[in-house]
Order: sequence, then C-alpha cells, then structure tokens
Amino acid sequence: MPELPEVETVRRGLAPVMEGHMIMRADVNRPDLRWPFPTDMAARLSGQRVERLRRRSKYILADLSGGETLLIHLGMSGRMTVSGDPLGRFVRDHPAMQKHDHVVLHIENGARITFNDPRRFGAMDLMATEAAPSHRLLAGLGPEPLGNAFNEDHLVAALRGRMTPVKSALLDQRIVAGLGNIYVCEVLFRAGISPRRKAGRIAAPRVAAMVPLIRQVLGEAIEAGGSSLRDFRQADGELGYFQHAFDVYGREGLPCRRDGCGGTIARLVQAGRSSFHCPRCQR
DNA sequence: ATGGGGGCCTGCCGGC
DNA sequence: TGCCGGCAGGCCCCCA
Repeated sequence: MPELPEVETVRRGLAPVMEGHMIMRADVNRPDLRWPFPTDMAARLSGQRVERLRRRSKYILADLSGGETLLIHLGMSGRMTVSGDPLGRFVRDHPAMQKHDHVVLHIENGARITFNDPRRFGAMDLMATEAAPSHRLLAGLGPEPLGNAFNEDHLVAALRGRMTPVKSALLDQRIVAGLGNIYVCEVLFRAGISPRRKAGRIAAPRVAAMVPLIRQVLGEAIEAGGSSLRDFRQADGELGYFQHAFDVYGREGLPCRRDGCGGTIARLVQAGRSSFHCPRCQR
C-alpha cells in the first residue's frame, strides 16, 4: 500500500506530536507483525523521548533519546493514526480499540499513536541509532529518489544491461528506494515508456528523462497527501487525494489522458503485479 | 547473478 | 442474502 508519498505524509503528520516528546508507555498487543517484535519492545520504548522522526524509503525511523531507533514499516495495509493531542489539531478523541490495533504509543503530551494493520505485512524493530544504516531492511536500499544521489547518471548505470522489464527495475528498491506499483505505473506513463520494455534496452536519454518525472510524480503525490485507495489514511485520519490525479493506475478501459492519443488504458500482469498503461503512447 | 513466482495475511468487491 | 474467486499500495525467499 503505502509508497514513499504515503509514508512521507504519515511522517509529516506524526512529527509535530512526536518530535521532542516522550513515549510514556507502549501497548504491544501481539508478539509480531511480519516478524517477531524485538525483545522487550514495550519496555525499551517507554520513557524514551523522540528526538527526530525521519523517513528512509518506505520506512519511518524514530530516533530515541536513549540511543536506539524505532523502525516502522506499514506494509500493505498499515496505518499510524494520532488521536487526542493537546494542540487541538486532531479533532478525534481517543477512539475505542479497533480490531488490528497492534501497537499503541501513549505520548506525554496526551497524544495517542495507534498502529493498525489488518494484513500484518508491516514491521517494527529497534536498533542502535548508529547501526540503522546497516539494518538488514535498510542496508540494500538504493538512493532516495528525492535526494541528490539519485540522478541521471545513477539511473542510466543502474539499468544498463538489465534484461528485466523496466517496470520491475523501477520496483527494485536497490535501484531506487521508495517507488511502488502505483507510482511506477504513473512514471512510465509520463515517460511514454512501455512497462514491458527491457530496462537495458532503453536509450540513455529516455532513461535520464525518467529522473525528473519520478521526482515530479512523487512531489505532486506528497503535496496531495498521498493516494487513498482502500486502506491509506493520513496520521490525522484524513484521506489523501492524489488518486484523483492518476493517469493510468486503476483506469483500465478508460481513455488515455494524453492529448490527442485516443488510446485506451490497459492492464497487464508482470511479476504478479498489475501494470496499467496506454499501449498506444507508451512504447 | 538475475529474473520469476509463491507466499505471507485480511478485507472488500463483483458476479452468480 | 450468501458464497466464492479475484484482487490489493510490499517484500522476503526459493528456485531455475
């Protein structure tokens, strides 16, 4: 579910109620999500002040005052929602416990942060802050698409010689970290490149042209508060609205939006994932 | 090494 | 109304 824009949206929503504030208590309602929680997670979170809330790819990282970092991944269906903070920004009072509320953080300012994840593909872990870059889930990640290390030279080099379809290559988090199925579909549409095209067989200028388009799509999606299909909510419970701006995702059978194209959006399955595209103007 | 497919889970939606 | 198949934003792991 949540790709980079959704995770960044959640991070921005959580930051004002978490940064600089202490976690008084953590309720951990089950032993695991995708993997077992770290040993004594509730105790290791309790009494810690959140120094900084960061994002790396689709992961949220909370640096704690005691020298550990909490890693959070939302998987496909994870939500982190805030209730009852004293700033008055969040109108929702503390709701009754919902099904799949797996972890609840009680913040010293009165806010409550609830991690709800029906499918339990999400994850949480704790590590020494200085060891975070080498954590097994973070170590292999490619550059941040909105950062300086992600540029034309990098993408051209990363795709060179690759026989995998460009769709799969852009989903490969080692090449660029944070894109998921929706935004890859949207990027390829804007680039006019077929999702089937072999990554290493695209001329370098066309590969280079994807770099600003990737930044553009992600930037617009963050501005819109992410995309809400079924599960995603911002930290304050509000919906994102970038889904209304999709050119191809979920638009099978509908007309292509490119001026003068006249094509019809089609869906194909690659590596088990839907690739929405316009067969007419994506080559 | 690289690419493809299965599997992990629950929920929802459409068709019959 | 009810059941069933298909599908879902991620990503690890195994196999060829």
